[in-house]
Amino acid sequence: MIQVYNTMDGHKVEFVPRDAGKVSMYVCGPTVYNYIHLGNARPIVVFDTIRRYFKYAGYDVTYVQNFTDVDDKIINRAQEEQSTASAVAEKYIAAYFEDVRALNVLKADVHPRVTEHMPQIIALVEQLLARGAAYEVNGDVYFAVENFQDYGKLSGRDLEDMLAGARVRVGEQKRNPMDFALWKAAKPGEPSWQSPWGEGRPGWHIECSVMSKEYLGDNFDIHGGGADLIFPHHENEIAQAEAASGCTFARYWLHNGFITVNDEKMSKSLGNFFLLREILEKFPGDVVRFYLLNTHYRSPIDFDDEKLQIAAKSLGRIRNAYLLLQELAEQPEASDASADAAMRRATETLRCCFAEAMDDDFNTALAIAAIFDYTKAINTYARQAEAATLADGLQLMEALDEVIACIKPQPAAGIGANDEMIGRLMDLIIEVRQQARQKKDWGTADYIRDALKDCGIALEDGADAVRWKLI
RNA sequence: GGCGCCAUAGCCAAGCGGUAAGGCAGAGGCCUGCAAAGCCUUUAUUCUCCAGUUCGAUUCUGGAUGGCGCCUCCA
Repeated sequence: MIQVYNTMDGHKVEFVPRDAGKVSMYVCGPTVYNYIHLGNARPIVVFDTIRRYFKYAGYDVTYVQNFTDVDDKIINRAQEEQSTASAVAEKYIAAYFEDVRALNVLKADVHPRVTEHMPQIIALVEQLLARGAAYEVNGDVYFAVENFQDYGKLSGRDLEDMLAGARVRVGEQKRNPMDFALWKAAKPGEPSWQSPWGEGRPGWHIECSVMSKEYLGDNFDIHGGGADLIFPHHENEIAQAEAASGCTFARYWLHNGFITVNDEKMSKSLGNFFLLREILEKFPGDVVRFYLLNTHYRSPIDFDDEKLQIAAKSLGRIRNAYLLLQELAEQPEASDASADAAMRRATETLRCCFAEAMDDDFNTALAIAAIFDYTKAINTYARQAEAATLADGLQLMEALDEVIACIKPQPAAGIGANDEMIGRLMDLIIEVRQQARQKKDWGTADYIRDALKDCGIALEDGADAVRWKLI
């Protein structure tokens, strides 16, 4: 049984999908007016991992993540870059895929864009008008929050409280200060679309209500995003969708915590953000992914370089064990009944603990701890385990890495094609060095090892064999 | 002002009613030509503080203190 923390309930609940065996997920994607920063990367990695775990658990997953490609910020950016809104959007969508690929994030089944769903958006606005849930003023259309009884149910606030302390700019046209735009009349020079209310463009929230329904239907399973989207974005999505359909919009609302810098939220307005691509210049993507998954998705994570260095080192420990397991699975060394049994037990323990941890609201930190326990078992017992046991273990590790997606080393750029050649050269170098070692010519042996290290290759003189790996 | 979250070893971080996982760093040992990797031992009588409930609380309740977030675009 999978339990998820549902923001709507404020506690963990059993996850029961709308359709048995299937999971429908919608995750709010970026507004594409800039490169993404680390804070933006967290939900992408977190929900990618959740999606992957559902697959691991045997569900058939449909995963949708949108791009907001029409928005004030994009329009402003287009002016700054002396470009057009759609060119800006294209540019940053391409950059998004580049950045996120480094983090081993799978593509969504659908990446819908706002600009490609205008007819559906207009239809929903018309429906809301027809139902009296919205009203039109001079080409703008607003959602009337007072007419929606459940307004505030996700964020746990009521209209009166919000109005009391609201820093709401006085919207001359709005009947209630909390009303929000479904459709905005076009200003000169802005991208716009023809509608029953004249030229204009959609408000921010309407797109997600429309596109989730388009690809997942009403009452889909999981809606995810950063905790800062709870209000007003998700609250407003619910209001629009439910006022129109009359049924529950999303069944479970999952929200990730923030990345902080010196305990303050990383955000554009504070200027304390780090672009993902800057970080990726210093650390590999799998290390960044591992760092993000080492903390439960709802807790805050404080960012600094040292934490990534620690993550790199920790991940290295897991990876070493994985590589050893892989090597032994191909070529078992010896067999000892009790070691083999211990190894077998460790594999089953990992299988259980991993699932148990992930079933409990995707506790990746605990799941990773189980993998650390397993690395110890590999290092201790794998050399005396039988081929079948090792194959089982390796198969499990690979299956788990389909979920956390950071253990298997990324093929180093440029090496892949010449794997065999490099392997032969390394055999040669190691052979020469071994000859030096036999003659106790430590100077030459150490020189070769140091020189290789400078090339990014580490040598380890094991009792049985010399191993090399890229660092 | 309203709503909410968090406080666990030097650092990071799980656990959330039954007597403190895991990682990093540190100390000692084994292995090694030296390294590296790895293994073993060790590092919180205690979970911010004060009350309460309980046979028993880090875990539940109330309060205090400290930190953070949302209420405006934000992942």
